[in-house]
Amino acid sequence: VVSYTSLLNAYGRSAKPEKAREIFDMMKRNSRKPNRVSYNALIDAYGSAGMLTEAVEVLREMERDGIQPDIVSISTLLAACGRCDQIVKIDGILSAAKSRGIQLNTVGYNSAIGSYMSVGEYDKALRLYRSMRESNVKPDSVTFNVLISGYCKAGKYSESLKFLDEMMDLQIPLSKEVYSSLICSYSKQGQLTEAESIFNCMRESGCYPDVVTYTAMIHAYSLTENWKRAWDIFQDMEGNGIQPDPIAFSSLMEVLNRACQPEKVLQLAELMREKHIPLNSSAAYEIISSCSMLRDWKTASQVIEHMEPSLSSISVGILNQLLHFLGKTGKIEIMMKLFFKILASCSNVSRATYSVLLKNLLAAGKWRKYIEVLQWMEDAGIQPS
RNA sequence: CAUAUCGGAGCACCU
Repeated sequence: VVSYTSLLNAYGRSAKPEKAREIFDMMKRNSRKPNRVSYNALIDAYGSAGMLTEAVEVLREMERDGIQPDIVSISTLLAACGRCDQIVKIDGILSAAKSRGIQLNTVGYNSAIGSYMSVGEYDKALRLYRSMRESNVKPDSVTFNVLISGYCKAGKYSESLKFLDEMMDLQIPLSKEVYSSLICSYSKQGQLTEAESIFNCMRESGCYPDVVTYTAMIHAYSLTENWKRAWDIFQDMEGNGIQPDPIAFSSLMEVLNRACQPEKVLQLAELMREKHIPLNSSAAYEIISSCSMLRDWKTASQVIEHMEPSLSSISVGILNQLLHFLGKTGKIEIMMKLFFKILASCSNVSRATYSVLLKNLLAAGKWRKYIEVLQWMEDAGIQPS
C-alpha cells in the first residue's frame, strides 16, 4: 500500500491526476485497500490540478468506503479552494470539518486563511485568524507570512506590518519566506533602502539568503534600474556558493537588457551553458533580445536549438511572446524554427500560438506561408476565430 | 522521508 501510495503521490506532484487515479483504482483491483494516506494523496492530486469537484468527490468516496477523513484531508481541500478561486467552497469545507468533529490545527488554519487571502476575502481571513487565536491553536511563521504577503499584495501595507509586529511579539522567528516576502513588498513600494536593510537583517540573524531571496534583491535593483548593483549581488550570491537558477539569470538579464548591456547578457548565457543550467523561455527571450541589439542572429538561432526539449512544460504565454518578438523583428525563419520545435514537443498547440504566427507572417508579407499555416491550423482541428 | 499550508522574474493570445 505504501509503495502504491508513493507512486500515486508522484503522479500527483507531476500534475497527472488521471494517472494518480489509475494507480488508485489499480490498488482497489489488486486488493491493496487504499488507506487514509492514499485517499488524501489522491485528493491532493486533483486539488493541485485545479480539479476541485473531483477532489471533493474523493472525500465522499472515502467516507463511502468507511474511512474517516482527517485534518489532512480537510487542509488539502482548503488549500485547493484557493488555487481554484472557489470562494464559496471554503465555507462549505470548514463546516464539513466541523460537522465531522475535525478540529483545525495550525496547517488547517493556515490553508483556510491562505485561501481566503488569495480569493480576496480579507475580512474572512482575519476573522478566521482571530478564531485560531481564541481556540489556542498556535500560529506559526507560515500563518504570518500568509497574512503579511497577502495584505501586501492587496496594497494594505500598514496592516501587513501590524502582523509583522505581532509575529515578533510572539517571538516567532522570521523564516526565509518571511524575509523574502518583506524584501519583495518593500521593493514594490519603491522602498529600496528598507529592502536592503531587511536583507542585511536576515544575514545577521543567521537565516541565510537563498536563491529566491537573492532574486528578490536582483528584482529590487531592477525596479530601480540599478543594473550594477543587480550584477554585484548576483556575484555575491555565487561567491556564497548559492547556485543561480534560470529565474535568477533571467531576472538579471532583464535589467541588463533595459540598461543596454547586451554583451553582459550573452556573458551570462555562456555561464548558464557552462553550468548546465537549463534555458527557460524567459532567459531565451532575454538572450534573443540582446542578440537583436547586437544583430547577432547566429547566436539567436543557436539559443533556440538549445532550448529545453520539454517546451510543453513551460508557459505557453511566454513562448507566444517569444514568437511574437521574433516575428516583430523580422526574424521569420527563426520564428518558424521555434514554432516547429513547439509543434514537435507539445501535444496541443493553441489557437493563440497560431494567431501570433499568422499575424506576424502577414505583417512580414509572407502570405503564402500564412495560407499554409492557416491550413495546418485547420488540419489540427482548430477553427479560425 | 508514503499525504496537507507561505516567499523570487517573465504573461502572450482573446476582450
